[in-house]
Amino acid sequence: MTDVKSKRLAGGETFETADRLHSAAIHLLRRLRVRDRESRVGPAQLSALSVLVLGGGPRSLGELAEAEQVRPPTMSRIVAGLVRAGLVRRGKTEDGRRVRLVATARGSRILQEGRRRRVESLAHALSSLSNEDRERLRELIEHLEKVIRNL
Amino acid sequence: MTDVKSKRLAGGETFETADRLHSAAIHLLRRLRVRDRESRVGPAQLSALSVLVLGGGPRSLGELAEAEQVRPPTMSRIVAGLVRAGLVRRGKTEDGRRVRLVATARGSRILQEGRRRRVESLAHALSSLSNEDRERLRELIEHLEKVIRNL
DNA sequence: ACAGATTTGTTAGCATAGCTAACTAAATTG
DNA sequence: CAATTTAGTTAGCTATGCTAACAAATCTGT
Repeated sequence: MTDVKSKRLAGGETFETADRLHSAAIHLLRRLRVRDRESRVGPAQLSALSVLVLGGGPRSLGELAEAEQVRPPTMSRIVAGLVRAGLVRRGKTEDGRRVRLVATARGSRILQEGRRRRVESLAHALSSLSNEDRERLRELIEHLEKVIRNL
Repeated sequence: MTDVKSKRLAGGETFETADRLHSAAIHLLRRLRVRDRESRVGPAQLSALSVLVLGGGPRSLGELAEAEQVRPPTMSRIVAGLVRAGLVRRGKTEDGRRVRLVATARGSRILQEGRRRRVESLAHALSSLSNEDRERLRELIEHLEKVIRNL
């Protein structure tokens, strides 16, 4: 596996793997997106809310913007929508410039429900695999998570 | 693997697998999205263009809307943008109501370049895995494609 | 043949979500 | 305490999603 030919082959295969992975991710989310519309909360709001609910508690607007890979003005408006909808509360901090964003009880509930719906669709699709395939899939998702951290 | 306890366990694990898969897909695309901004073509336009370029040739607006899981008025405007940018051409068909949407040479080139950029980022991340892990990931993707067809 | 129904796509109008530029307010620094 | 830096908001642009209402072409039944 160290001679030139193997490396060239591996590179080409890696490119193809990357291409298929990218395409699979797009199609996966496109299908799951449908279930999200039931919650009446936009996708960016839902994703930001999930950081507050599942991502380990309250944070500032800037931290949230960074977590969501979005500019501060964009996050400012997303948060404004979440606050308007009663899903997030703005709290004070020692530093008067910062805000402390916290999910409300209703925000938590709505997020968990949406998450359940999405994941149920996917779990249903997964159930069509054999137990063996599902087991392998589970192992391999760990590899995927490693890859994503390297992106 | 057929007694009640195993089934319950498997269900819970499947839910968790689905959850992690969903989260992985979100984060994967969020990172790759950055590279797409270089092309100056919006994400919906890029995705629609990819159907025309990679998805086996020209189609009608309705077919494109269905492929992209979007309503016709939405696709109508996405196509208008692509035509304005010179990436897609509207052709006639026997049925006077339908349009035949074809990617232009420039549209094809722009799409392929963007695809190369995205996939290169991902391939680079994949290259940090061992050969064995990469091989297993390749297998995972086949399972994943099967799952997505079942969604 | 042709009146009505169906199919295909567009237009209008609304909300969300992305960006940059320019601003305000608070904290830090020299 | 004046100047700078940091955190967030506001304003204004584009793109993308939706539904409702429309126009044009085709199909259908008599």
